[in-house]
Amino acid sequence: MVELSRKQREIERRTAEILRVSKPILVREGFHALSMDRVAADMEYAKGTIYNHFPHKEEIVLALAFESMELRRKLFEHAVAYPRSTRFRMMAIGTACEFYTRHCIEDFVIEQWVRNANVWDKSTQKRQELIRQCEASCMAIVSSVIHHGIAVSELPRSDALPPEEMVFGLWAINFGSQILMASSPSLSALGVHDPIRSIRVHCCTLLNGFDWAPHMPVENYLTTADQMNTELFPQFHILREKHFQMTNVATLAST
Amino acid sequence: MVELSRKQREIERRTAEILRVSKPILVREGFHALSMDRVAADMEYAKGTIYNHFPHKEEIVLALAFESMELRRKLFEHAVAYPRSTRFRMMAIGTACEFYTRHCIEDFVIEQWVRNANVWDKSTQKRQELIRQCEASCMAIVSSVIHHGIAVSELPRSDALPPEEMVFGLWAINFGSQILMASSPSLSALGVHDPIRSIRVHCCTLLNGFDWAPHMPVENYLTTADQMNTELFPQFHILREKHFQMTNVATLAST
DNA sequence: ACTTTTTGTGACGTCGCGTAAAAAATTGAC
DNA sequence: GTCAATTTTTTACGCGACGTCACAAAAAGT
Repeated sequence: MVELSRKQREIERRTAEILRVSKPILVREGFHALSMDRVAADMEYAKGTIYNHFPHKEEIVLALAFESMELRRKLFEHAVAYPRSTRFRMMAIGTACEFYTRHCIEDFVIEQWVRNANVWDKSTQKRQELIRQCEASCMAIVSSVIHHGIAVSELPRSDALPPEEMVFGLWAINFGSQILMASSPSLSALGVHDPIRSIRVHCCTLLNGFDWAPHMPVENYLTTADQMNTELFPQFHILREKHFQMTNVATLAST
Repeated sequence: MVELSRKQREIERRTAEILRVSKPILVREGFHALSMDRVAADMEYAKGTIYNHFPHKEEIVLALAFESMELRRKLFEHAVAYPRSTRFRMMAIGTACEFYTRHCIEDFVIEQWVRNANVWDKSTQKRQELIRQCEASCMAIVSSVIHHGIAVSELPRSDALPPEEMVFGLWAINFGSQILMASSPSLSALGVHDPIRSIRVHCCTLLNGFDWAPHMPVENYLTTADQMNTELFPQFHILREKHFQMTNVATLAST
């Protein structure tokens, strides 16, 4: 049994190693550059061995995406623990999103692969299930804040919009903006010069539109968001160092 | 000269034919299924001939994407000509977006390929330029409505948010929602049951938040949007027939 | 009719995928 | 410690797609 477990650990160690090797290839050289032969060569194993861990490279990609989504979930958990009223906690989640795209940009890019139909359809059910659960967790975190807001009457229950659809709106605006920022080669050529600020303004407008107390003028919201940023993620300069990223954020989230 | 032009026309006819053949493959069987060999076989030409028209399949994909973006632009042009006040014209553009994703879903899917870094980076500068221009045109159409709204004092000029960044917000919310709808396997499992309605509600909330007159309660907005839909796109049932899609919409847009 | 130029063809080399048989290593029994 | 059974790893292969290039066919020009 001890033997089995040791072997098991050895296998998992190598699985992690495969992901460690694959991540920079995927991020820096793209999907096409990530080949099983390449990974095998980099790790100095035969290709067949890699296939013992992952049935195809799509599975590697989704495994990486899952890790990135888990990181996001941890950031959300960290944010939602912000000890202020519900509206501020919702803002804190927005701050976490900002942090994620700014300082975990590699993860943000990788995360998008789950939306690629080719990759998704090819992957195993088990992996799909894990990813769905993680997404559901993130959703649950955000909507719990809304439900709480309603419960304490800081946010009126709306007939027009159930709580989950409020999340959807905030999600869409953050997600949509960030995808546009990442993929539109020339946002500023289109006259959009400060998209991050825009996201904040739009989120504020939505939250005010939902009548979520305390009502905040945009200016107020923006400065509060800045404060919140440094308060929630004081070590962001450390987190920039790629090597420390996962461990530090994990620590951050668990405290 | 006449000869040259005839030859030229012949070449362009075949280029169009390549796109015509490629489109259903890309839409229904995915990027991987679209191969130069396959296209050549389907058209009963040699592969080399296809390579005379497109240097690689990525270029075919972006050519298709450009066509789809042009369709969107035409819809926007059609919408923006709606003869009512600026706020309603902005709503009309939202209606055009709804129409596009509902009834031109193939184009919507294809359009997303321009955001794929691998495809984008591989394509020719000329094609990239065309696509950028089309995107800029769409942007210009939308922001012209905003500028007009400001000019006639239906919309206050905001210090917090330049017109183009207002467009960005509306763009992000529509785009983000639609991508989430298209790619999230289980939105309703997450509690989001009527995302299209949600988009409308959020757009209404934003427009109200911008103080764009006339201020509209959500209920009002929703019914108005329904009316606008049938008014702007009365032939939508015809447009469903894929074959008539391009021509009819083109007609629609030019009248 | 004959040359020149343009256009089309398909075989070829390369690369990545995924597999399956052979080789090596590990385990467990004696 | 040896040897058979089992598991793991390697290696070699078939396949399909890419993009090219030398050659063939057709068109244009004279």
